[in-house]
Amino acid sequence: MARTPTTHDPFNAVAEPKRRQVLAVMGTEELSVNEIVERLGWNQPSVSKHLGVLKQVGLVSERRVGRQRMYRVNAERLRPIFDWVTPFEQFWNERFDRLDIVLQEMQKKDK
Amino acid sequence: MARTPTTHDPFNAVAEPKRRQVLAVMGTEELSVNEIVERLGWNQPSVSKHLGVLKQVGLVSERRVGRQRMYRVNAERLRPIFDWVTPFEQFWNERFDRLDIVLQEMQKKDK
DNA sequence: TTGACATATTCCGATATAGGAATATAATAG
DNA sequence: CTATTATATTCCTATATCGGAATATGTCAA
Repeated sequence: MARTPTTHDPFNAVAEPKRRQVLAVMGTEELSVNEIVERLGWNQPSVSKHLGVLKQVGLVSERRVGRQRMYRVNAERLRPIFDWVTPFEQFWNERFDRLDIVLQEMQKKDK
Repeated sequence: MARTPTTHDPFNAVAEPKRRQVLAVMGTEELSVNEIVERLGWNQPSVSKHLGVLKQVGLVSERRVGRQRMYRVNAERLRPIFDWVTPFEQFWNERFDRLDIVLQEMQKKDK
């Protein structure tokens, strides 16, 4: 068996750094392929291929307008990643919680 | 060129569902390989290999105790994922913000 | 030292990339 | 209908997988 395909889910699609770049450069706007190509400075087939993967996992939506294809980020598909990673936040915030307690104790002693 | 290696960064390491399972089953505890094997019900080499990838990207730390190797989740390495995905949260919360406004308007009209 | 236990590593095969280059498809203008 | 513009697809190759099976390494106990 091989690696989980990039088109299998958002986790795999977004593992590729260039695909994260594509989403970043798109922001909240609806853009044509050429606009994305210009912003990234990559060649057109490369952009189209990455958009194809993102579309397959639902991370972008596509709308045809004349000979253009307008793409837009569908951020909700990132929610599984957000939901999965968020609980871990407490682990690196824990020390700050403890630091808060320490600081509170120090204040009490100062009084 | 090929796909970004799984050991390249946390994004790629965690794209594999089984690796997320490993982290989930480890929780906050320090566990030996066999304890993880028992919790997951997988064969030992498979677990060791996944732990190897997680260790290479720093997502788990390893400590040798006799013939055992104790592993612990290093959640801070997930922070790049958290930091990357968090800004997108506003996109799926936006509608709720608007919904709040709509609901506020409805309440005003009710008065 | 020998066996038993804990864990890692190697070898295998099927599969899926990502990028570059070339080309195909589709739609519009003239 | 032809040229042009916008975008997608195909073909290619080098490279990593993942899982299973077998085996190697390392450590303790008697």
